[in-house]
Amino acid sequence: MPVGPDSAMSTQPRALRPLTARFYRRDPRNVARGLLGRYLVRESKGRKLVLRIVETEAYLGEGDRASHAWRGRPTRRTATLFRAGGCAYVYLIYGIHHMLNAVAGQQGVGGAVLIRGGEPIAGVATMRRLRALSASASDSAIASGPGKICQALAIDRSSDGVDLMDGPLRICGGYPVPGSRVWVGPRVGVDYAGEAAAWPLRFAVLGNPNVSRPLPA
DNA sequence: TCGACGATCATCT
DNA sequence: GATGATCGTCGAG
Repeated sequence: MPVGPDSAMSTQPRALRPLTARFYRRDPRNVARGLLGRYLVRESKGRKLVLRIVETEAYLGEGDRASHAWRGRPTRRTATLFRAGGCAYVYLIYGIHHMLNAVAGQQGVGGAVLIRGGEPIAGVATMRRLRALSASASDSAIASGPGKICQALAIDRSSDGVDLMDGPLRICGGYPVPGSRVWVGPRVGVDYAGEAAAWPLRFAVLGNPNVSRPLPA
């Protein structure tokens, strides 16, 4: 078994190589910013589906009222959120939609990044079918929202806690987005969160049609 | 054990 | 712009 720089993994193109623990175990703000342009890869039933991440939100953990971890202690639902960065945190909202997060930061912190928007790269026909889209719907309707992403990639709570660095659901290098193309502003749907609602923790690729909601001026 | 509510979306008007 | 769908989770009692 080869090790080091010549290992089998490194023979893949960088864009298709999974991001490593070093990437995830940083401040969730840096992880959220750094995930833009990366490839979210889903392998299921022999299908390979790929989305390019174009919108994210950071959730900081304890003290961030919008975070499921704001109280600082894990519950049955949020246990995976307190693990070390690099695994998926998936939960159900409104009884209907699943949300996909990448756990970020060190173990016990409760940091995470919500994946909010994706640009279809591969497996488009399968994703359209999973989304039950009509033929007239544009490709930007496939994954322009966190609930849509999970539907398009067949992600549910059974993916909660899975390793994003190795396995059928992973995030790969892709092509990072330069700072001049990144929009930063307040998060969506967290008006209840007090002062945290205004924190600039939403990141998006400027001008990309796969963003979940228009970017405020 | 109960009640309130939500990191959304599609479908109306 | 407004509304209904739909249910797991969590804190209060």
